[in-house]
Amino acid sequence: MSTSVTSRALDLLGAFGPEHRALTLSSLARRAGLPLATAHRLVAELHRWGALARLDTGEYVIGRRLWDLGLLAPVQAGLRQAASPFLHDLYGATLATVHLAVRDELEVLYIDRISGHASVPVVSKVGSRLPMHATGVGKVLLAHAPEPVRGEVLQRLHRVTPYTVTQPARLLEQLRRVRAEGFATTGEEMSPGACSVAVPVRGPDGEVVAALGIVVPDLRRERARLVAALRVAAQGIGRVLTSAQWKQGLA
Amino acid sequence: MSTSVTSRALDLLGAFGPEHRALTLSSLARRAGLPLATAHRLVAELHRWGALARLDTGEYVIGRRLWDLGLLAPVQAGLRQAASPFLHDLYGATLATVHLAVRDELEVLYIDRISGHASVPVVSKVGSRLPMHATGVGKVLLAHAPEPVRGEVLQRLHRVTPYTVTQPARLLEQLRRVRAEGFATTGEEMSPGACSVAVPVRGPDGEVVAALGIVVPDLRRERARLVAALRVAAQGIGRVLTSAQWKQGLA
DNA sequence: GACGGTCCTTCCGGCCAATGGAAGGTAAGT
DNA sequence: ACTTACCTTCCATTGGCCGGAAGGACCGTC
Repeated sequence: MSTSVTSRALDLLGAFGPEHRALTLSSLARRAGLPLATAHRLVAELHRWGALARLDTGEYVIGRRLWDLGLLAPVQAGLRQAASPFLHDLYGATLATVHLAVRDELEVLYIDRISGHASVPVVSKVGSRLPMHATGVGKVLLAHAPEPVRGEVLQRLHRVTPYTVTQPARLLEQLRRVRAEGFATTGEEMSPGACSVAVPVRGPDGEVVAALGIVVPDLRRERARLVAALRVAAQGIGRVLTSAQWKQGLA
Repeated sequence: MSTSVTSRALDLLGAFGPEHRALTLSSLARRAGLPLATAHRLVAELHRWGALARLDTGEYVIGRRLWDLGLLAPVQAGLRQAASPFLHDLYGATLATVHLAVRDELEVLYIDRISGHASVPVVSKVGSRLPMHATGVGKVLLAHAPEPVRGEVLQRLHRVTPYTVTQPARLLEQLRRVRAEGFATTGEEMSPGACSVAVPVRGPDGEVVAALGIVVPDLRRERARLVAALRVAAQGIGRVLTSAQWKQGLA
Protein backbone atom coordinates (compact mmCIF):
# COMPACT_ATOMS: atom_id res chain seq x y z
CA MET A 1 0.00 0.00 0.00
CA SER A 2 1.95 2.92 1.37
CA THR A 3 0.08 5.51 -0.63
CA SER A 4 1.21 8.98 0.25
CA VAL A 5 -1.09 11.55 1.79
CA THR A 6 -0.91 13.74 -1.25
CA SER A 7 -1.95 11.05 -3.66
CA ARG A 8 -4.81 10.16 -1.36
CA ALA A 9 -6.03 13.71 -1.40
CA LEU A 10 -5.74 13.75 -5.18
CA ASP A 11 -7.63 10.49 -5.40
CA LEU A 12 -10.46 12.12 -3.51
CA LEU A 13 -10.57 14.83 -6.15
CA GLY A 14 -10.37 12.19 -8.84
CA ALA A 15 -13.53 10.63 -7.49
CA PHE A 16 -15.43 13.48 -9.11
CA GLY A 17 -16.39 13.18 -12.74
CA PRO A 18 -19.03 14.17 -15.27
CA GLU A 19 -21.34 11.57 -13.78
CA HIS A 20 -20.46 12.43 -10.21
CA ARG A 21 -20.47 16.15 -9.70
CA ALA A 22 -21.83 16.01 -6.17
CA LEU A 23 -20.76 13.34 -3.71
CA THR A 24 -21.41 12.66 -0.05
CA LEU A 25 -18.48 12.13 2.25
CA SER A 26 -19.03 8.41 2.45
CA SER A 27 -19.34 7.90 -1.30
CA LEU A 28 -16.18 9.94 -1.73
CA ALA A 29 -14.42 7.65 0.71
CA ARG A 30 -15.77 4.58 -1.06
CA ARG A 31 -14.82 5.78 -4.52
CA ALA A 32 -11.34 6.76 -3.40
CA GLY A 33 -10.88 3.55 -1.46
CA LEU A 34 -10.16 5.29 1.82
CA PRO A 35 -11.35 4.66 5.37
CA LEU A 36 -14.11 7.03 6.30
CA ALA A 37 -12.19 8.76 9.07
CA THR A 38 -9.24 9.40 6.79
CA ALA A 39 -11.41 10.74 4.03
CA HIS A 40 -13.17 12.95 6.51
CA ARG A 41 -9.95 14.59 7.60
CA LEU A 42 -8.64 15.10 4.09
CA VAL A 43 -11.92 16.36 2.71
CA ALA A 44 -12.12 18.86 5.55
CA GLU A 45 -8.73 20.15 4.55
CA LEU A 46 -9.63 20.39 0.89
CA HIS A 47 -12.79 22.19 1.87
CA ARG A 48 -10.95 24.64 4.08
CA TRP A 49 -8.68 25.56 1.21
CA GLY A 50 -11.52 25.97 -1.24
CA ALA A 51 -10.81 22.99 -3.46
CA LEU A 52 -14.17 21.58 -2.47
CA ALA A 53 -17.39 23.33 -1.63
CA ARG A 54 -20.30 21.98 0.29
CA LEU A 55 -23.86 22.20 -0.94
CA ASP A 56 -26.66 22.84 1.50
CA THR A 57 -27.56 19.17 1.08
CA GLY A 58 -24.24 18.24 2.70
CA GLU A 59 -22.79 16.93 -0.54
CA TYR A 60 -19.40 18.05 -1.72
CA VAL A 61 -18.68 19.55 -5.14
CA ILE A 62 -15.61 20.96 -6.82
CA GLY A 63 -14.97 24.40 -5.37
CA ARG A 64 -14.41 27.76 -6.95
CA ARG A 65 -10.73 27.74 -6.28
CA LEU A 66 -10.24 24.72 -8.50
CA TRP A 67 -12.37 26.36 -11.13
CA ASP A 68 -9.99 29.31 -11.10
CA LEU A 69 -7.00 27.02 -11.35
CA GLY A 70 -8.51 24.99 -14.14
CA LEU A 71 -8.97 28.07 -16.26
CA LEU A 72 -5.23 28.70 -16.01
CA ALA A 73 -4.41 25.38 -17.64
CA PRO A 74 -2.90 25.88 -21.07
CA VAL A 75 -5.10 23.19 -22.58
CA GLN A 76 -4.96 24.23 -26.19
CA ALA A 77 -5.15 27.82 -25.00
CA GLY A 78 -3.67 29.14 -28.23
CA LEU A 79 -6.09 27.16 -30.32
CA ARG A 80 -9.13 28.14 -28.27
CA GLN A 81 -8.21 31.79 -28.40
CA ALA A 82 -7.53 31.77 -32.11
CA ALA A 83 -10.71 29.89 -32.87
CA SER A 84 -13.16 31.70 -30.67
CA PRO A 85 -14.19 34.48 -33.06
CA PHE A 86 -14.60 32.05 -35.92
CA LEU A 87 -16.82 29.82 -33.84
CA HIS A 88 -19.08 32.76 -33.21
CA ASP A 89 -19.16 33.63 -36.89
CA LEU A 90 -20.07 30.09 -37.68
CA TYR A 91 -22.82 30.07 -35.12
CA GLY A 92 -24.14 33.32 -36.48
CA ALA A 93 -24.24 31.88 -39.98
CA THR A 94 -25.84 28.55 -39.11
CA LEU A 95 -27.51 28.92 -35.70
CA ALA A 96 -26.47 25.34 -35.05
CA THR A 97 -24.40 23.93 -32.22
CA VAL A 98 -20.73 24.49 -33.04
CA HIS A 99 -17.88 22.32 -31.76
CA LEU A 100 -14.13 22.62 -31.64
CA ALA A 101 -12.36 19.41 -30.72
CA VAL A 102 -8.96 17.76 -30.66
CA ARG A 103 -7.90 14.16 -30.36
CA ASP A 104 -6.98 12.95 -26.88
CA GLU A 105 -5.52 9.48 -27.13
CA LEU A 106 -8.35 7.36 -28.51
CA GLU A 107 -11.15 9.82 -27.88
CA VAL A 108 -12.39 13.22 -28.94
CA LEU A 109 -11.84 16.03 -26.44
CA TYR A 110 -14.20 18.96 -26.81
CA ILE A 111 -12.28 22.19 -26.43
CA ASP A 112 -15.02 24.71 -27.02
CA ARG A 113 -18.66 24.77 -27.86
CA ILE A 114 -21.43 27.16 -28.73
CA SER A 115 -25.06 26.24 -28.58
CA GLY A 116 -28.00 28.49 -29.05
CA HIS A 117 -31.68 28.51 -28.26
CA ALA A 118 -32.98 26.27 -30.95
CA SER A 119 -30.03 23.95 -31.29
CA VAL A 120 -30.43 20.22 -31.21
CA PRO A 121 -29.75 18.90 -27.70
CA VAL A 122 -26.42 17.08 -27.72
CA VAL A 123 -24.33 15.15 -25.24
CA SER A 124 -21.07 16.98 -25.70
CA LYS A 125 -19.82 19.54 -23.21
CA VAL A 126 -16.58 21.44 -23.03
CA GLY A 127 -14.12 19.06 -21.39
CA SER A 128 -16.04 15.93 -22.21
CA ARG A 129 -14.59 13.03 -24.14
CA LEU A 130 -16.56 11.03 -26.66
CA PRO A 131 -15.77 8.11 -28.93
CA MET A 132 -14.23 9.03 -32.26
CA HIS A 133 -16.15 6.68 -34.48
CA ALA A 134 -19.56 8.14 -33.68
CA THR A 135 -19.02 11.87 -34.02
CA GLY A 136 -18.33 14.15 -36.94
CA VAL A 137 -15.28 15.80 -35.42
CA GLY A 138 -14.14 12.36 -34.28
CA LYS A 139 -14.18 10.94 -37.80
CA VAL A 140 -12.19 13.89 -39.09
CA LEU A 141 -9.57 13.49 -36.39
CA LEU A 142 -9.50 9.73 -36.84
CA ALA A 143 -9.08 10.04 -40.58
CA HIS A 144 -5.93 12.07 -40.04
CA ALA A 145 -4.63 10.25 -36.96
CA PRO A 146 -1.44 8.17 -37.05
CA GLU A 147 -1.96 4.60 -38.17
CA PRO A 148 -1.52 2.91 -34.75
CA VAL A 149 -4.29 5.05 -33.27
CA ARG A 150 -6.62 4.24 -36.11
CA GLY A 151 -5.90 0.56 -35.65
CA GLU A 152 -6.66 0.69 -31.95
CA VAL A 153 -9.91 2.55 -32.45
CA LEU A 154 -11.11 0.27 -35.23
CA GLN A 155 -10.88 -2.66 -32.87
CA ARG A 156 -13.34 -1.15 -30.43
CA LEU A 157 -16.28 0.17 -32.37
CA HIS A 158 -18.95 -0.11 -29.74
CA ARG A 159 -22.54 0.63 -30.64
CA VAL A 160 -24.04 3.83 -29.24
CA THR A 161 -27.25 4.15 -31.25
CA PRO A 162 -28.80 1.86 -33.87
CA TYR A 163 -27.04 3.94 -36.53
CA THR A 164 -23.55 3.80 -35.10
CA VAL A 165 -21.02 2.41 -37.57
CA THR A 166 -19.55 -0.69 -35.98
CA GLN A 167 -18.04 -2.50 -38.97
CA PRO A 168 -14.33 -1.66 -39.29
CA ALA A 169 -14.36 -2.03 -43.06
CA ARG A 170 -17.25 0.36 -43.44
CA LEU A 171 -15.68 2.95 -41.18
CA LEU A 172 -12.38 2.64 -43.04
CA GLU A 173 -14.16 3.39 -46.29
CA GLN A 174 -15.79 6.43 -44.68
CA LEU A 175 -12.44 7.67 -43.44
CA ARG A 176 -11.00 7.34 -46.92
CA ARG A 177 -13.76 9.56 -48.22
CA VAL A 178 -13.22 12.02 -45.40
CA ARG A 179 -9.63 12.43 -46.51
CA ALA A 180 -10.65 12.68 -50.15
CA GLU A 181 -13.57 15.07 -49.79
CA GLY A 182 -12.33 17.07 -46.82
CA PHE A 183 -15.32 16.68 -44.54
CA ALA A 184 -17.09 14.06 -42.44
CA THR A 185 -20.73 13.53 -41.61
CA THR A 186 -22.75 11.52 -39.14
CA GLY A 187 -26.43 10.71 -38.99
CA GLU A 188 -27.81 9.93 -35.55
CA GLU A 189 -24.76 7.80 -34.80
CA MET A 190 -24.15 9.34 -31.39
CA SER A 191 -27.53 10.60 -30.26
CA PRO A 192 -30.96 10.30 -31.85
CA GLY A 193 -32.11 13.24 -33.90
CA ALA A 194 -28.64 14.72 -34.27
CA CYS A 195 -26.64 14.82 -37.48
CA SER A 196 -23.29 16.49 -37.87
CA VAL A 197 -20.77 17.79 -40.35
CA ALA A 198 -17.12 18.44 -39.56
CA VAL A 199 -13.97 19.62 -41.29
CA PRO A 200 -10.29 19.55 -40.31
CA VAL A 201 -8.47 22.61 -39.00
CA ARG A 202 -4.95 22.71 -40.35
CA GLY A 203 -2.02 24.32 -38.59
CA PRO A 204 0.75 26.38 -40.13
CA ASP A 205 2.52 23.28 -41.40
CA GLY A 206 -0.59 21.83 -43.02
CA GLU A 207 -1.10 19.10 -40.44
CA VAL A 208 -4.50 18.57 -38.86
CA VAL A 209 -4.51 20.08 -35.39
CA ALA A 210 -8.21 20.12 -34.58
CA ALA A 211 -11.65 19.56 -36.01
CA LEU A 212 -14.51 21.96 -36.39
CA GLY A 213 -18.03 20.63 -36.52
CA ILE A 214 -21.67 21.55 -36.28
CA VAL A 215 -24.70 19.58 -35.21
CA VAL A 216 -28.05 19.94 -36.95
CA PRO A 217 -31.35 18.08 -36.85
CA ASP A 218 -31.27 17.25 -40.55
CA LEU A 219 -28.43 17.19 -42.99
CA ARG A 220 -29.88 16.46 -46.39
CA ARG A 221 -31.14 19.90 -47.25
CA GLU A 222 -28.12 22.11 -46.94
CA ARG A 223 -25.04 20.04 -46.58
CA ALA A 224 -23.24 22.02 -49.25
CA ARG A 225 -23.83 25.34 -47.55
CA LEU A 226 -22.75 24.01 -44.16
CA VAL A 227 -19.57 22.49 -45.51
CA ALA A 228 -18.75 25.77 -47.20
CA ALA A 229 -19.28 27.76 -44.01
CA LEU A 230 -17.20 25.28 -42.02
CA ARG A 231 -14.36 25.48 -44.52
CA VAL A 232 -14.26 29.26 -44.38
CA ALA A 233 -14.08 29.19 -40.59
CA ALA A 234 -11.50 26.41 -40.47
CA GLN A 235 -9.26 28.24 -42.92
CA GLY A 236 -9.58 31.39 -40.87
CA ILE A 237 -8.51 29.58 -37.74
CA GLY A 238 -5.60 28.00 -39.53
CA ARG A 239 -4.45 31.39 -40.74
CA VAL A 240 -4.44 32.85 -37.24
CA LEU A 241 -2.58 29.89 -35.81
CA THR A 242 0.96 31.14 -35.99
CA SER A 243 3.38 28.67 -34.56
CA ALA A 244 4.05 31.16 -31.75
CA GLN A 245 0.53 30.93 -30.41
CA TRP A 246 0.29 27.29 -31.07
CA LYS A 247 3.27 26.09 -29.10
CA GLN A 248 1.31 26.59 -25.87
CA GLY A 249 -0.96 23.62 -26.30
CA LEU A 250 0.48 20.55 -24.66
CA ALA A 251 -0.07 16.87 -25.09
CA MET B 1 3.84 26.17 11.79
CA SER B 2 2.76 22.54 11.62
CA THR B 3 1.27 22.86 8.17
CA SER B 4 -0.06 19.55 6.94
CA VAL B 5 1.22 17.89 3.83
CA THR B 6 -2.05 18.37 2.07
CA SER B 7 -2.18 22.08 2.66
CA ARG B 8 1.38 22.36 1.46
CA ALA B 9 0.49 20.63 -1.77
CA LEU B 10 -2.48 22.94 -2.14
CA ASP B 11 -0.30 25.95 -1.47
CA LEU B 12 1.88 24.87 -4.35
CA LEU B 13 -1.17 24.91 -6.59
CA GLY B 14 -2.16 28.26 -5.14
CA ALA B 15 1.14 29.67 -6.28
CA PHE B 16 -0.29 29.73 -9.78
CA GLY B 17 -2.35 32.69 -10.84
CA PRO B 18 -3.29 34.81 -13.83
CA GLU B 19 0.13 36.45 -13.68
CA HIS B 20 1.96 33.22 -13.04
CA ARG B 21 0.76 30.54 -15.38
CA ALA B 22 4.13 28.87 -15.77
CA LEU B 23 6.55 28.51 -12.88
CA THR B 24 9.89 26.82 -12.38
CA LEU B 25 10.31 24.43 -9.51
CA SER B 26 12.32 26.90 -7.49
CA SER B 27 9.92 29.80 -7.95
CA LEU B 28 7.10 27.46 -6.98
CA ALA B 29 8.97 26.61 -3.80
CA ARG B 30 9.64 30.27 -3.10
CA ARG B 31 6.08 31.38 -3.70
CA ALA B 32 4.69 28.58 -1.56
CA GLY B 33 7.25 29.16 1.16
CA LEU B 34 8.60 25.63 1.07
CA PRO B 35 12.11 24.23 1.11
CA LEU B 36 13.23 23.26 -2.33
CA ALA B 37 13.58 19.58 -1.55
CA THR B 38 10.09 19.42 -0.11
CA ALA B 39 8.60 21.27 -3.03
CA HIS B 40 10.41 18.95 -5.37
CA ARG B 41 8.88 15.89 -3.81
CA LEU B 42 5.37 17.29 -3.73
CA VAL B 43 5.51 18.74 -7.22
CA ALA B 44 6.67 15.39 -8.54
CA GLU B 45 3.63 13.81 -6.99
CA LEU B 46 1.27 16.41 -8.39
CA HIS B 47 2.89 15.94 -11.77
CA ARG B 48 2.53 12.19 -11.65
CA TRP B 49 -1.16 12.53 -10.98
CA GLY B 50 -1.69 15.06 -13.76
CA ALA B 51 -2.47 18.07 -11.63
CA LEU B 52 0.59 19.75 -13.07
CA ALA B 53 2.14 19.43 -16.48
CA ARG B 54 5.63 20.24 -17.51
CA LEU B 55 6.46 22.39 -20.50
CA ASP B 56 9.46 21.55 -22.62
CA THR B 57 11.16 24.52 -20.99
CA GLY B 58 11.03 22.69 -17.67
CA GLU B 59 8.44 25.03 -16.22
CA TYR B 60 5.33 23.66 -14.59
CA VAL B 61 1.79 24.65 -15.53
CA ILE B 62 -1.64 23.58 -14.39
CA GLY B 63 -2.35 20.18 -15.92
CA ARG B 64 -5.22 18.86 -17.93
CA ARG B 65 -6.63 16.88 -15.06
CA LEU B 66 -7.25 20.03 -13.07
CA TRP B 67 -8.81 21.61 -16.13
CA ASP B 68 -11.25 18.73 -16.26
CA LEU B 69 -12.01 19.07 -12.59
CA GLY B 70 -12.45 22.80 -12.78
CA LEU B 71 -15.08 22.44 -15.47
CA LEU B 72 -17.10 20.30 -13.07
CA ALA B 73 -17.35 23.10 -10.53
CA PRO B 74 -20.89 24.38 -10.25
CA VAL B 75 -19.74 28.00 -10.36
CA GLN B 76 -22.93 29.64 -11.48
CA ALA B 77 -23.45 26.70 -13.79
CA GLY B 78 -27.17 27.35 -14.04
CA LEU B 79 -26.63 30.98 -14.86
CA ARG B 80 -23.94 30.29 -17.44
CA GLN B 81 -26.04 27.72 -19.18
CA ALA B 82 -29.14 29.86 -19.22
CA ALA B 83 -27.25 32.89 -20.45
CA SER B 84 -25.11 31.33 -23.14
CA PRO B 85 -27.51 31.57 -26.07
CA PHE B 86 -28.41 35.14 -25.22
CA LEU B 87 -24.78 36.13 -25.09
CA HIS B 88 -24.35 34.83 -28.61
CA ASP B 89 -27.41 36.68 -29.79
CA LEU B 90 -26.04 39.83 -28.27
CA TYR B 91 -22.70 39.33 -29.90
CA GLY B 92 -24.38 38.73 -33.21
CA ALA B 93 -26.35 41.95 -32.88
CA THR B 94 -23.48 44.17 -31.76
CA LEU B 95 -20.21 42.44 -32.73
CA ALA B 96 -18.78 43.83 -29.50
CA THR B 97 -17.16 41.98 -26.61
CA VAL B 98 -19.91 40.63 -24.38
CA HIS B 99 -19.53 39.96 -20.67
CA LEU B 100 -21.53 38.10 -18.06
CA ALA B 101 -20.43 38.78 -14.50
CA VAL B 102 -21.47 38.35 -10.89
CA ARG B 103 -20.32 39.99 -7.70
CA ASP B 104 -17.70 38.10 -5.72
CA GLU B 105 -17.19 39.83 -2.39
CA LEU B 106 -15.85 43.27 -3.32
CA GLU B 107 -14.96 42.49 -6.91
CA VAL B 108 -16.52 41.54 -10.21
CA LEU B 109 -16.12 37.92 -11.25
CA TYR B 110 -16.37 37.30 -14.98
CA ILE B 111 -18.45 34.21 -15.62
CA ASP B 112 -18.50 34.17 -19.38
CA ARG B 113 -17.25 36.21 -22.26
CA ILE B 114 -17.46 36.45 -26.00
CA SER B 115 -15.08 38.47 -28.08
CA GLY B 116 -14.81 38.57 -31.80
CA HIS B 117 -12.34 39.62 -34.47
CA ALA B 118 -12.73 43.34 -34.34
CA SER B 119 -13.53 43.77 -30.68
CA VAL B 120 -11.70 46.24 -28.51
CA PRO B 121 -8.91 44.49 -26.62
CA VAL B 122 -9.89 44.25 -22.96
CA VAL B 123 -8.35 42.97 -19.77
CA SER B 124 -11.16 40.74 -18.61
CA LYS B 125 -11.02 36.98 -18.99
CA VAL B 126 -13.35 34.29 -17.79
CA GLY B 127 -12.43 33.67 -14.16
CA SER B 128 -10.73 37.01 -13.67
CA ARG B 129 -11.71 39.48 -10.98
CA LEU B 130 -11.73 43.22 -11.53
CA PRO B 131 -12.62 46.22 -9.37
CA MET B 132 -16.29 47.13 -9.35
CA HIS B 133 -15.94 50.88 -9.58
CA ALA B 134 -14.18 50.88 -12.93
CA THR B 135 -16.27 48.51 -15.01
CA GLY B 136 -19.76 48.68 -16.43
CA VAL B 137 -20.90 45.36 -15.02
CA GLY B 138 -19.22 46.31 -11.77
CA LYS B 139 -21.22 49.51 -11.41
CA VAL B 140 -24.46 47.64 -12.05
CA LEU B 141 -23.64 45.02 -9.43
CA LEU B 142 -22.45 47.65 -6.99
CA ALA B 143 -25.59 49.71 -7.45
CA HIS B 144 -27.66 46.74 -6.36
CA ALA B 145 -25.29 45.35 -3.74
CA PRO B 146 -26.15 45.36 -0.03
CA GLU B 147 -25.23 48.57 1.75
CA PRO B 148 -22.19 47.22 3.69
CA VAL B 149 -20.55 46.09 0.48
CA ARG B 150 -21.12 49.45 -1.16
CA GLY B 151 -19.62 51.17 1.84
CA GLU B 152 -16.52 49.00 1.76
CA VAL B 153 -15.96 49.52 -1.93
CA LEU B 154 -16.46 53.29 -1.78
CA GLN B 155 -13.60 53.52 0.69
CA ARG B 156 -11.15 51.99 -1.74
CA LEU B 157 -11.61 53.68 -5.09
CA HIS B 158 -8.14 53.28 -6.49
CA ARG B 159 -7.26 54.91 -9.77
CA VAL B 160 -6.75 52.62 -12.76
CA THR B 161 -6.70 55.08 -15.66
CA PRO B 162 -6.90 58.87 -15.70
CA TYR B 163 -10.65 58.55 -16.17
CA THR B 164 -11.36 56.24 -13.26
CA VAL B 165 -13.93 57.65 -10.86
CA THR B 166 -12.22 57.95 -7.49
CA GLN B 167 -14.48 60.40 -5.64
CA PRO B 168 -17.00 58.50 -3.49
CA ALA B 169 -19.65 61.19 -3.86
CA ARG B 170 -19.43 61.15 -7.62
CA LEU B 171 -19.65 57.36 -7.80
CA LEU B 172 -22.61 57.36 -5.43
CA GLU B 173 -24.41 59.76 -7.74
CA GLN B 174 -23.63 57.49 -10.69
CA LEU B 175 -24.96 54.46 -8.82
CA ARG B 176 -28.16 56.35 -8.07
CA ARG B 177 -28.62 56.98 -11.77
CA VAL B 178 -27.83 53.34 -12.56
CA ARG B 179 -30.71 52.29 -10.33
CA ALA B 180 -32.99 54.92 -11.79
CA GLU B 181 -32.19 54.42 -15.47
CA GLY B 182 -31.46 50.71 -15.40
CA PHE B 183 -28.04 50.74 -17.02
CA ALA B 184 -24.46 51.77 -16.30
CA THR B 185 -21.73 53.12 -18.53
CA THR B 186 -17.99 53.64 -18.32
CA GLY B 187 -15.63 55.62 -20.51
CA GLU B 188 -12.02 54.45 -20.51
CA GLU B 189 -12.16 54.02 -16.73
CA MET B 190 -10.59 50.57 -16.77
CA SER B 191 -8.51 50.50 -19.92
CA PRO B 192 -7.79 53.17 -22.52
CA GLY B 193 -9.94 53.12 -25.60
CA ALA B 194 -12.63 50.96 -24.06
CA CYS B 195 -16.11 52.14 -23.12
CA SER B 196 -18.84 49.91 -21.78
CA VAL B 197 -22.55 49.62 -21.15
CA ALA B 198 -24.12 47.16 -18.76
CA VAL B 199 -27.54 46.19 -17.43
CA PRO B 200 -28.70 44.05 -14.53
CA VAL B 201 -29.94 40.48 -14.97
CA ARG B 202 -32.83 39.82 -12.62
CA GLY B 203 -33.72 36.41 -11.23
CA PRO B 204 -37.18 34.95 -10.75
CA ASP B 205 -37.75 37.00 -7.60
CA GLY B 206 -36.72 40.27 -9.20
CA GLU B 207 -33.40 40.52 -7.42
CA VAL B 208 -30.23 41.27 -9.35
CA VAL B 209 -28.26 38.07 -9.82
CA ALA B 210 -25.76 39.10 -12.47
CA ALA B 211 -24.80 41.82 -14.88
CA LEU B 212 -24.60 41.76 -18.63
CA GLY B 213 -22.31 44.18 -20.40
CA ILE B 214 -20.61 44.99 -23.65
CA VAL B 215 -17.41 46.82 -24.45
CA VAL B 216 -17.11 49.14 -27.44
CA PRO B 217 -14.55 51.66 -28.66
CA ASP B 218 -17.00 54.55 -28.61
CA LEU B 219 -20.28 54.98 -26.83
CA ARG B 220 -21.76 58.25 -27.94
CA ARG B 221 -23.18 57.17 -31.24
CA GLU B 222 -25.42 54.29 -30.41
CA ARG B 223 -25.89 54.06 -26.72
CA ALA B 224 -29.65 53.77 -27.08
CA ARG B 225 -29.46 50.84 -29.45
CA LEU B 226 -26.94 49.01 -27.27
CA VAL B 227 -28.98 49.49 -24.11
CA ALA B 228 -32.04 48.17 -25.90
CA ALA B 229 -30.20 45.08 -27.11
CA LEU B 230 -28.77 44.46 -23.65
CA ARG B 231 -32.20 44.76 -22.05
CA VAL B 232 -33.72 42.23 -24.41
CA ALA B 233 -30.96 39.75 -23.66
CA ALA B 234 -31.06 40.34 -19.91
CA GLN B 235 -34.79 39.82 -19.81
CA GLY B 236 -34.44 36.65 -21.80
CA ILE B 237 -31.90 35.29 -19.36
CA GLY B 238 -34.09 36.23 -16.42
CA ARG B 239 -37.01 34.40 -17.94
CA VAL B 240 -35.02 31.20 -18.38
CA LEU B 241 -33.67 31.34 -14.85
CA THR B 242 -36.13 29.16 -13.06
CA SER B 243 -35.28 28.76 -9.44
CA ALA B 244 -34.59 25.11 -10.13
CA GLN B 245 -31.69 25.86 -12.43
CA TRP B 246 -30.51 28.70 -10.30
CA LYS B 247 -30.09 26.92 -7.00
CA GLN B 248 -26.90 25.32 -8.27
CA GLY B 249 -24.76 28.45 -8.14
CA LEU B 250 -23.03 28.73 -4.81
CA ALA B 251 -21.53 31.60 -2.85
C1' DG C 1 38.86 26.48 -18.53
C1' DA C 2 37.98 27.92 -14.26
C1' DC C 3 34.43 30.30 -11.86
C1' DG C 4 29.99 31.98 -9.99
C1' DG C 5 25.44 31.71 -10.63
C1' DT C 6 20.90 29.29 -10.92
C1' DC C 7 18.61 25.55 -11.52
C1' DC C 8 17.21 20.43 -10.67
C1' DT C 9 17.69 15.90 -8.36
C1' DT C 10 18.74 12.37 -4.81
C1' DC C 11 19.71 10.62 -0.21
C1' DC C 12 18.66 9.24 4.57
C1' DG C 13 17.89 9.13 9.89
C1' DG C 14 15.12 11.58 13.26
C1' DC C 15 10.86 12.83 14.41
C1' DC C 16 6.25 14.18 14.18
C1' DA C 17 2.06 14.23 11.75
C1' DA C 18 -1.06 11.00 9.46
C1' DT C 19 -3.55 6.92 10.48
C1' DG C 20 -8.00 4.43 11.18
C1' DG C 21 -10.54 1.57 14.58
C1' DA C 22 -13.80 2.65 17.77
C1' DA C 23 -17.32 5.22 20.00
C1' DG C 24 -20.90 8.65 19.96
C1' DG C 25 -24.31 11.64 17.61
C1' DT C 26 -27.79 12.77 14.05
C1' DA C 27 -31.30 11.78 10.89
C1' DA C 28 -34.41 9.17 8.15
C1' DG C 29 -36.82 5.12 6.95
C1' DT C 30 -39.58 0.67 8.60
C1' DA D 1 -38.31 1.26 19.13
C1' DC D 2 -35.28 -0.88 15.89
C1' DT D 3 -32.40 -0.61 11.77
C1' DT D 4 -29.58 1.45 8.55
C1' DA D 5 -26.70 5.00 6.84
C1' DC D 6 -24.61 9.02 7.52
C1' DC D 7 -21.25 12.38 9.83
C1' DT D 8 -17.93 13.73 13.48
C1' DT D 9 -14.41 13.34 17.15
C1' DC D 10 -10.84 11.07 19.80
C1' DC D 11 -6.11 9.29 20.53
C1' DA D 12 -2.16 5.85 20.88
C1' DT D 13 0.68 3.91 17.51
C1' DT D 14 3.89 4.03 13.69
C1' DG D 15 5.43 4.65 9.21
C1' DG D 16 5.94 8.40 5.97
C1' DC D 17 7.36 13.10 5.70
C1' DC D 18 10.96 16.35 6.39
C1' DG D 19 14.77 19.15 4.70
C1' DG D 20 19.81 20.01 5.19
C1' DA D 21 23.40 18.60 2.55
C1' DA D 22 25.77 16.90 -1.37
C1' DG D 23 26.09 16.25 -6.21
C1' DG D 24 25.10 17.29 -11.02
C1' DA D 25 23.55 19.91 -15.20
C1' DC D 26 23.56 24.10 -17.55
C1' DC D 27 24.16 28.50 -18.49
C1' DG D 28 26.77 32.80 -19.06
C1' DT D 29 31.27 35.79 -17.64
C1' DC D 30 36.02 36.79 -16.79
